[in-house]
Amino acid sequence: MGDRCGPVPVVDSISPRSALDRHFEAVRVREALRHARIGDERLHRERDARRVARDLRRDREVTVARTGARQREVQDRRRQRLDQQRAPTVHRDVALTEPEHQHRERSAETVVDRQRDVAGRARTSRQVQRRREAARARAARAVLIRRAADLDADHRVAEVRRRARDRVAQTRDEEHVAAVGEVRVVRAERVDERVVVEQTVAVEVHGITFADQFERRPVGAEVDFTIEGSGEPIRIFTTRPDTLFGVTFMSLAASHPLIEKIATPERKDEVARFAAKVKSESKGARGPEEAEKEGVFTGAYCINPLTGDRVPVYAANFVLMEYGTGAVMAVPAHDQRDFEFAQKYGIAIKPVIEPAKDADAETKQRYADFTANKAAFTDHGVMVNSGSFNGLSTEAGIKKIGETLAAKKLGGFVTNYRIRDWGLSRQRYWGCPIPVIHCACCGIVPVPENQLPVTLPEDIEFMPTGQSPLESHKPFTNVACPKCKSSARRETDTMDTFVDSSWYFVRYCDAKNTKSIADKAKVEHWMPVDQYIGGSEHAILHLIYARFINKVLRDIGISNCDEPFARMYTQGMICRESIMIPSENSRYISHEEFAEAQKQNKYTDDMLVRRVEKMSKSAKNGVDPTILVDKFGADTVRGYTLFMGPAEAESVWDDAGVIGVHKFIKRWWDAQQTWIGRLDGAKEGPCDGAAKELRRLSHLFIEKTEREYSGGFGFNTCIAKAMEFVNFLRDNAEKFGDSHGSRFAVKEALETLALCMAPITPHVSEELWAQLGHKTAVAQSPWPQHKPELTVQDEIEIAVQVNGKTRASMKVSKNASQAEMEQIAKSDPAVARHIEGKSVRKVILVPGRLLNIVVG
RNA sequence: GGCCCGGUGGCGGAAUAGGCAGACGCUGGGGACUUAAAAUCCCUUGGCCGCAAGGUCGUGAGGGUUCGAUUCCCUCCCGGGCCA
Repeated sequence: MGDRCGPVPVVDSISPRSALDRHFEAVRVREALRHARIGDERLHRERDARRVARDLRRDREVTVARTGARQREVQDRRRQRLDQQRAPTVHRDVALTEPEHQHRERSAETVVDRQRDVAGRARTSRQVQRRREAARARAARAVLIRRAADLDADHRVAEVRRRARDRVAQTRDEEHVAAVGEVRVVRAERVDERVVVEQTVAVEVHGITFADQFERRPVGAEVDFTIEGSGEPIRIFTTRPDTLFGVTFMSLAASHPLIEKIATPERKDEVARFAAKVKSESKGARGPEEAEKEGVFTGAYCINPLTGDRVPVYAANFVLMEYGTGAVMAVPAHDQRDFEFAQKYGIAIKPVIEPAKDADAETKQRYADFTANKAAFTDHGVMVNSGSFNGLSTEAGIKKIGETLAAKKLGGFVTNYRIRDWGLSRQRYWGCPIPVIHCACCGIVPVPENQLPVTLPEDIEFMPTGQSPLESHKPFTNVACPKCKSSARRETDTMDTFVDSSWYFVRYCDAKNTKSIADKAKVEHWMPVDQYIGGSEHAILHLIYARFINKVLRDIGISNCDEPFARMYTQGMICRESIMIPSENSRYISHEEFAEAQKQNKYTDDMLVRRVEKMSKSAKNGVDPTILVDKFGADTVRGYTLFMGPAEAESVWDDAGVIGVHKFIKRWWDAQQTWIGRLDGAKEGPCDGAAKELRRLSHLFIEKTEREYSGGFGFNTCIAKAMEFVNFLRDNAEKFGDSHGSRFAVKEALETLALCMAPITPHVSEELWAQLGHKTAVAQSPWPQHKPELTVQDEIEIAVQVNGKTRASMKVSKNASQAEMEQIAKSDPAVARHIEGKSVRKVILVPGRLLNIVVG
């Protein structure tokens, strides 16, 4: 859609860097979003990726042999750590574990992708849990408080209240739940590019917030140091402002632009050499964490704004320009990295934190280690050597110092947001053109606003050149430079489709608008989107981008909301066994290929590695939906994917399991066929026995599906209920009778199934619905009305327990008194046997459920 | 190291205001129909004892609260995550 939808409002935030790999530039993004500092998660990712890549190379024994005892020692340590990480996993987790052989086949970047997946899954399950817990706790608290009022014994009241408190304390998301409030349920359809809201109902709120996706790290302060002499400010970020008095040096990233400026003449060469060295090393596999901490003194000093202390400025290899501000205040006494660095270069170590008086033995031991010069003391404690802040606890000190800095305008508390790095460009035709022009004289020039949008040419030839087809389209690529008018070349890379999908929901609010992206009033009306659904990859990538771009849109006055999506749901991934052959260059083999090979018994089990992992092309463990659709029909396949397990959990594909859903659909179909032609003239009227029960099931089913479709997401149990429903319909066909009322009950049941199952089995539903004589499609029919009065039973089954153990069950009228029920229960031989010769101490009745006779 | 989450049959999974654990489906076993196969249908399928009726154990382990615990509390084991 991108090329037809008007200018993309990100020109300011995107700055092309190279033909292959353009990223959001962290700095400019920060400019665009002054209110919310965008940090960078890349550090973690790169470090992890490098570590994995390095470990792999070592496994392959292609690492250049290291010499020297120290290096061997380091290597051994790493190996031990790696072995620990590879501790055996149970099969359920196999999919989450990066298999060794795959390590070898994958680039570091792919490994990062997998790590993202794992993180995504974890988040998903965490959210599901939180959501469940939150809803539960809320309900529980209300009920418990109500119950407490009914209990007379004081100690009972106290106990119940304590339990209620416990529950609430466990559920920290309580506030989130309250904050989300009422949620609209919509059936959104893409009709003429408008989002149509069909119904609005209040549903139980499941507290979902986006805090997990868009991580905030609010604990921290920024402090401005200044370079002595030039007065150049260096801004640093720290999570431990309480250690500000312990700063004895400053570390800058080797690639920090200031380094060159501030280095004293006699040290310039050394600093430049060091910067070059760090640069070449970071291109290799050595990560900052693993590398020996190294640095050089720049000759310059900077001033601690709070103490006025003069501290030396170092260039160091463990500080990354891409992370934070590229500068770190070094507190060797209380940071392990700084400690090692200070020891190596003989820099002063100034303790400013001591253990609190009531600190535990372990903390005191760690402090003893520190005083013995073995390690930094990183625990929280009490501030010392810190002027007027002496005696404050770490927590209080962090607050006080932050406030002091803010008051003196030397820094203050900050909230850092982190956004994932985004490789934006693609060498493909299908995507929004990147609106820039490359000019030999002027460099990269943005396409002027009045020439936007840049549209893709349609007379394009797709040839297997390995290049974007835009490259060979002369009218598109050959343009005049907007600045100097000399001949220039238009950018041929297009944007990642995530760009389009990061704001189309805003455009949908007002798709025909030719003046702007969307009219503010219409955006007000529709946004935010009520329900976001996506896989865990989407949750991690697209969601962050979309939310980020929404913030940009908000800042430029187009979007009205801080968060574009009110609720989110992540469906789980589908996994399946993969088969890999280590002896054949660790190649994967598809199940079909494998079956073929086994006709000649080519492989024995010990030649294969089988593993359950995410379905993917590379692992050749996918299932071809077209084959399954041909064999079973689309509804079966769709139904099975929903039946496998909770939709938000990842599930393992089981070929045999598909048949279950297929059989259900057939049974349903067959059940209806026996009634077609016999339902004419059916009218709502009295019915009893099986027919009455059938009506009860119909209305329970409406209620169940309505609840799950409106936010419960329990599609698997919907299908289970439908199966029970159909089984009942089939097994009792003879018992329904032939009255108008009975036949109405059957008709109602069949209609209910067709209507309520339509979201899961749309094709079969439409067909069966039409068979029942309906002229309008299911999709255009209203949702059935659930009648609670039909779901009550006259006779209910009550379990009879003796001392908490179920001994019998009895059918009683719903109006039966406790005395009546006791009477019936005690006459049951199984119950009588257990109470014989004993005295009944009390009888507990749980209405509608059970009767417990306590004897002793 | 600190914090958070999870652990239910052969399998996927149901069930929590504390109230009949194992819904529904798959697999396995037995049977019907069929020349045979497919398809379909019926019975059975947590462990142990028992011919049966029935009994007994059982939701990672142990303890607690309770008439009653898969559910709540404590300790531990295992797995996962986050933070440092």
